[in-house]
Amino acid sequence: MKLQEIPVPFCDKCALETGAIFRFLSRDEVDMINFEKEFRQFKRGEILYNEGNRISGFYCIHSGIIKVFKTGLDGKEQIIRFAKPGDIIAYRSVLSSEVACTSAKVIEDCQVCFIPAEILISLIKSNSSYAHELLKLACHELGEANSFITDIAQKTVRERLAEILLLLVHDFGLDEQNYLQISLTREELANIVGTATESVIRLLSEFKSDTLVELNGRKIRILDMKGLEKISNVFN
Amino acid sequence: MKLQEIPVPFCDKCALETGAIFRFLSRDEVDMINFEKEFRQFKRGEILYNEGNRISGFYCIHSGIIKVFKTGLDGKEQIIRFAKPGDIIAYRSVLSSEVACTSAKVIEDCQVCFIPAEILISLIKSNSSYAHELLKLACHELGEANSFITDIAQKTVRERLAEILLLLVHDFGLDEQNYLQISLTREELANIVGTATESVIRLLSEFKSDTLVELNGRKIRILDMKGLEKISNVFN
DNA sequence: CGGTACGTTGAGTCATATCAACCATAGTGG
DNA sequence: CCACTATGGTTGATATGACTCAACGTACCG
Repeated sequence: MKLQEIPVPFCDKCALETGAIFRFLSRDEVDMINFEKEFRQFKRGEILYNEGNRISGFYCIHSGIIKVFKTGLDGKEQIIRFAKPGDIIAYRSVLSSEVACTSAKVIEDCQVCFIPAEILISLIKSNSSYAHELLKLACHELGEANSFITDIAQKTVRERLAEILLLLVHDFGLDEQNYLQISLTREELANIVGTATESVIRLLSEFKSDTLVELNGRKIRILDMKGLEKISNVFN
Repeated sequence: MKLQEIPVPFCDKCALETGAIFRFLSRDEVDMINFEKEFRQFKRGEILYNEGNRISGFYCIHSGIIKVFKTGLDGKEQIIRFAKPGDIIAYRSVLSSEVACTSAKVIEDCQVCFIPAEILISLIKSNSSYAHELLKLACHELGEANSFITDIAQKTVRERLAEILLLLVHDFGLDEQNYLQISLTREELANIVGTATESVIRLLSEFKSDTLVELNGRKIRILDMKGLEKISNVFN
């Protein structure tokens, strides 16, 4: 199937299917977004926006996976989060009137809707439930960021890698054979955990020796969730 | 002066002086808060709330300093941020309808106003400028959290310590003799940087040898900002 | 078939954590 | 008033987790 044959998704359908933040909008508001938005498609490796860019709108992910990351001094990426269908990205910059503090790059070919900043601002003004929902979203992300800070500061790389694997299971799920439904390079894994690529490789093969996972290239099969939980030290 | 002699501060005055988030409220709204809020005082070491608590309102700091932190597995604190006059804390839990993901403890004796959650929620409904302002605040904090994640993941302890010192200068300022206007234990410093107490002590005395700082117990005198900037690798 | 990106492994190094001992200070209670 | 205790600060010795560097294997791609 060619990409260009895909019809532009309707937000109301999208909102219902994904339970996204649009579910509190009125019929008219959804129609307005449908009218104003721009449908875009990106392939693996493409950039949606870069750190430092002034952003004129935000993206709602319809399909695919995007990584959101910051670039450190020596050019090393730190992955902050992933965006998947139903998620929105770049809303932080739009709302705080700051330039983008992250970059966004496609991990799996994706279809997104680009919604102009003015729409977002006007919705906040006109629909307080929607504003509240956005606040919930931002505050929830803030809580996750705080947890992550504590983890990176206090846990070992081994513990964090186990935790990240479980987090990926939670966010992207497993297929019928228990393969993780997202495939990342070793370097990308390292850039989430906050370590060197070689360390991830070594630890993964340790996990393999301990029959916690099975490795087939980028495909990771999860064999022992309990074991990983034990290593990661999460009881929540 | 005894604490109990201090009059309850008025929010309108507070808002004007500190430029806090209340500046977008109407006369009536400020009056309502003044009527509904509860004035509280705490001494160093006291706890405002603990991780896991369900919180029934948020705090606006009138004077003093509060540390907001998470507790790791072995009981080690990770300080997330400090709250000073004009700042609000615990709003995250109130807005996201989640239990507190942090604890708050007094660093310097403080006076705070406790504002019931319903007030915050109703203001969001009735005053969209205020909602927008809260969104800006949350999104801004999110950006800072992201930066911090990248720092902890990529920088050395030495770089981070220098950076934290500069951040404290920025947030709390220096007195006429260039002494940092906040005094923390070595352990607290370590719990911001995300390292061991002993490491902070050793690095601080290195900084002292390099005439970047001067140490008088908990009082830290900043002698060479440029030098610290160089070490910390921040150009922003 | 060479090139490029990714994955893997080994060896050496270093920053940082850990453990232990010790000192200073202040508050407490008998 | 003094021993007692707790808390915080400092220093040294030692251990080690994790990074770096380097070499090499593998696979895909034009």
